[in-house]
Amino acid sequence: MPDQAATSKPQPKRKPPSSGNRRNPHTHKAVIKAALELLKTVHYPALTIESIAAAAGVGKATVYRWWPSKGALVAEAISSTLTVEDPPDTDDLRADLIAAAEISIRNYAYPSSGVLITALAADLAEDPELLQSFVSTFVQPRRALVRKLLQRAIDEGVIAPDVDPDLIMDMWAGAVMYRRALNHTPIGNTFAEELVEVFLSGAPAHKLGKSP
Amino acid sequence: MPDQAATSKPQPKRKPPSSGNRRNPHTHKAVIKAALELLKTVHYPALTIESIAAAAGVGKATVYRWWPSKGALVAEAISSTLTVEDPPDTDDLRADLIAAAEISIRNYAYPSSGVLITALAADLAEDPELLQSFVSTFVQPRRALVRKLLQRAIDEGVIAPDVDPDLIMDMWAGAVMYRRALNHTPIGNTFAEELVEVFLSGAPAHKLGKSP
Amino acid sequence: MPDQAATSKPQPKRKPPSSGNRRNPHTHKAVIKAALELLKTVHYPALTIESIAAAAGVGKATVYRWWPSKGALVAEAISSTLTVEDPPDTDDLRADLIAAAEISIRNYAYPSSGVLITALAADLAEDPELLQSFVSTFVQPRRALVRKLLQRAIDEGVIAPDVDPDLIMDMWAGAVMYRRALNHTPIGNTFAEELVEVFLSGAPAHKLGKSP
Amino acid sequence: MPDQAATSKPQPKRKPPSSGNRRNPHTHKAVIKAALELLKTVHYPALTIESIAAAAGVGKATVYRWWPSKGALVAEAISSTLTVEDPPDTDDLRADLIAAAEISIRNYAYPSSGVLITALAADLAEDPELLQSFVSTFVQPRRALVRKLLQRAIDEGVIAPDVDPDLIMDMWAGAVMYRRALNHTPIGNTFAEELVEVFLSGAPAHKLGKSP
DNA sequence: TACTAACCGAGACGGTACGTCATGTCTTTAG
DNA sequence: CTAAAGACATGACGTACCGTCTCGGTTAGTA
Repeated sequence: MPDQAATSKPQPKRKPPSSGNRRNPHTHKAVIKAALELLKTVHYPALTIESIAAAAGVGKATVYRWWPSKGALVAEAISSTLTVEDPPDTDDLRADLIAAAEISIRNYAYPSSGVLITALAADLAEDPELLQSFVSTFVQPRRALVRKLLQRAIDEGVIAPDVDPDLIMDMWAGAVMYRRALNHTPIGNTFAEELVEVFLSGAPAHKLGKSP
Repeated sequence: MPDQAATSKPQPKRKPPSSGNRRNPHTHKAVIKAALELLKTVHYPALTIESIAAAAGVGKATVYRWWPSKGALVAEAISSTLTVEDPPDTDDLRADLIAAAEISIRNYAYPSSGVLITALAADLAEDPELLQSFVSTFVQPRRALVRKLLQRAIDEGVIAPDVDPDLIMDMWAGAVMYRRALNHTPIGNTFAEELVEVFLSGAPAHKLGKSP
Repeated sequence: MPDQAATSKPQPKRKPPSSGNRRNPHTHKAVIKAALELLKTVHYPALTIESIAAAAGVGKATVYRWWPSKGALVAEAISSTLTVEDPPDTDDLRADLIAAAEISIRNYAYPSSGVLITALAADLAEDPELLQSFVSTFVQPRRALVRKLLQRAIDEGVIAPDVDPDLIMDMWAGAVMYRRALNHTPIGNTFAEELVEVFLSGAPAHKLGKSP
Repeated sequence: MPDQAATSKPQPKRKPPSSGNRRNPHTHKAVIKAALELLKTVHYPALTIESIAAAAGVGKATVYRWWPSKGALVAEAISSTLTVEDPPDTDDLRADLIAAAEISIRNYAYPSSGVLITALAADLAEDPELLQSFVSTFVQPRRALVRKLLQRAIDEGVIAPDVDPDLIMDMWAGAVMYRRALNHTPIGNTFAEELVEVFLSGAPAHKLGKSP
C-alpha cells in the first residue's frame, strides 16, 4: 500500500484542489479507475504501468510519483474497491457464520479475473513491507470482524474450544483462493454453507438450531 | 559459431554424444535444473528465460523449442522435483491424517520461495490448457491418495459423512497457500496436526485413540 | 534518412508539438559517429545495429526510434560526412572537367571499405522511398553542379552536342563503382584524367589547349 | 565459387572415382535452381540458406557441404545461368559495338531484381578469393570478347588510340550498374546505342558509316 | 548377396542479432 | 510546483538464421 496514498488521504479535507500546484485528486482517481478497468480485460501479469497511464490520460511519471510499483498501485486499487462488510449478528449463529464465509468468498473471488489477489500477492512477495501494508489495510479489518463472530461460536460451544479462529479464517479464504487459482472448480451458491458445515459437523446438532 | 566447432573438435569426450536430431535429454535436464537452481535465488516473476538458458549453458531458442513459456517450464520443473508420496495406512487413523496433511504442506510450502506455486498459477491462469495440464500432473495424483484416506475416515465415522473430501483437501492446501502468500504466518511443526484437529474436534474421542 | 530531423527541426509553430521532450542532438550525433567509426572496421553487411548502439553508448530502442533500418542510418551517416564540393570554373575547361571527375571518384570511392555505397544501395533496393531520399540527398546535389559544367563543355563544342550529360555522369560514377565492387583494379591518380579524356578524344585538340 | 563444383563438373563422364556413393547431381541442380527461383521473389540480402535448402527439398547441411557461403552459392547460380555470348563480327563496326554493349546490359541488368550482382559483390567483398573467382568465371570471359572488338575499333581509328579498352568496358558496365542500383532510371532500348555513341561522337563520321 | 562408405533429409543444438516492448529515470514545456 | 509528454539506457521478449553436428535411411560400388 503506498505510503503516500495513506498519508495523503487523511489530509485532503483541509484544502480542495483549488491551489495550482498541489496534488490533483482527479488524477489520482483516474489512475486507480483506469487500473481497475484494465484488469477487467487483462490479467495482472500482463497489466503494464504504461497502459494504465495511457488509459488514465496521465503521464507515466505521474504514476511513478505516487506509487512505487504496479503492485502498490493495484493493491490500493483493490483496497479502495472493496468495502469492509460487517458480518451480521443475529440469533441464528449458523446463518451468521455462513454470511461471514460469504464475505470471505466475495473478497477472494473478486473480479472476473479471480486470481488477482493471488497474483498480486506473488508479486508483492519480494517487498514484504508493501505486502504487510496491503494485508493490514485489506485483510486484517475484515478478519477482525469475523474473528469476533467465530469467538462467539466458540464461546457458545458450537465450535470446539481448542480451535484457533485464525486457522478457520485461513482455511476459508485459502479454500476459495485455491479453487480460484488451481482447481477452477466453480464456487457455487452453497459453498459458504459447505465451508461452515465442515466445522460444525461434529458438534451437537441441537446447539445450532439445525433440524435433525 | 565456427570457433566452437574448431575448438571443440579436438575435445573428444567433452559432451555426451547428444543424440542426433532427436531431443537431447541432457539439455532438457540442464534447463530444468537451472530453472530450479535460479528459483532459489530469484522469485518467479523475476525469473527470465534468458537467465535460465544462460545458466543451463543452452541457447535461448532451445528453451523455446521445448517449452512454450516460462510458466510451462517451471510447471514441469516443479512437477519433476516433487515425488508423489503415499500417505501411510496404519491403525492410527489420526496419525495417518496428520501425515497426509504434512504432505500437503510440503507440496505447497515447497521451495524457499514458498509463493512459487501461487505465482505460477497466477501466470498460468491465462493458459487454461497448460494450467489444467499442470494440475493433472502435479495436483491430482497427490489428491487421489489423500482422498482415499479421507474416505476411510468418513467410512469409519471419524469425519461426518456429509463432508466432501475434496473440500477438506482444498482447505488444507488453501490454508497453506494462504499463509504463504498473504499471511506470512510461520507454518510450524504442529500445523498439520492443527489442520486435522479441526475436522475431528467434534468427533467422539475414543474413536481416535485420543487421550481425553 | 534524416527526414525526421530535417523536417521537424525547422518546424517552428506548425503543430502544437505537444509539450515535453525533444530529441537529444548529442545522442543523434553519437549514433552517426559510431556507425561511421564501425564502418572503418567492419563491412556493411556485418554492421549490426546492436553494435552501433553499444558503440554510441545508446539504447537500441533509441536507434530504432529515429531510424527505421540500418540502411537509413548509414545513408544519413554517409550523407552527413561528405560535403558537396563545387567543381571549379576556370578558363581551363579540361582541367575543370578533370576536377569534377575527381569529385565523383572521391564520392564513390569513399571510405576504406569502398563498396559501401554499393552495398547500401543493394540493401536499400527494397525500400524505394528511402533509396530515393538517399539519392536526392546525396547524389542529386552533386550531380547538379557537374551537369552545369558538362553543359558548358557541350556549349563550347568540347563535347558533342548530342551527348546526354547525365549519361556521362552515370558512366563516370559507374566506372568508379564498378572497379570498386568487382574489378578491384586500383584507381590511380590519373583515373579522373582518363575518364575525361575518353570524351574528348575525338574533339579538335586546339579547343582544349591540349598539346598535340 | 565452390571448388567442388568446379572439380566435380568434369567428373560425370568417365567413372565416378572410388567406392560407394558419390555426389548427387540432382541435388546440386535443385539447390541452384531453388536459389534462382527464390531470387525472383526475394532480394539478395533477404535470401537465406535455410529457405534455399527448404525450397530445394534438401538438408541444410547438404548446402553447406558444397558451398561455403550464400555468396558462393549465388555466384555459381548466376554464372550458371548466363551464357557467354559472342559479340558479332560484321562489316558494320558500329552495329557490332552496339551489340556488344547490349550484352553488357543484359549481363548487369540481369534478373528482375537487377541489383543482384551489386549486392553479391558487396557481400563477396570480404572474401577476395571468392570474389576473384566469381569475376574470373563470370566477368572475364565476357570482357575478353568485347576487348577484342574494341581493339578492332581502335585499330580502325574509330576510337582514339590512347583509350584503354578496359576503361570503356568499365564505363559501360558501370553505367548499367549505377542506373540499376542508384538511379533507377529506366534503361531503354536505345541505351546501348547511347553508350556507344558517346565514344564515337568525335570520330570522323565517314568511318562509321554514320550519316552526317 | 552382403558389406561399406558416402551422401542425403531432417532437424537439434549453442549462438547472435533482430525489432518490439516495458521498465524506471530524467528533461522539457505548459499552466 | 505539478503534471503532460515523451526521450532515454536498459534489458527481456520471442523469432529467425547462422553454421555445426548427429541421426537413420538410402544407394552405390566393391568384395
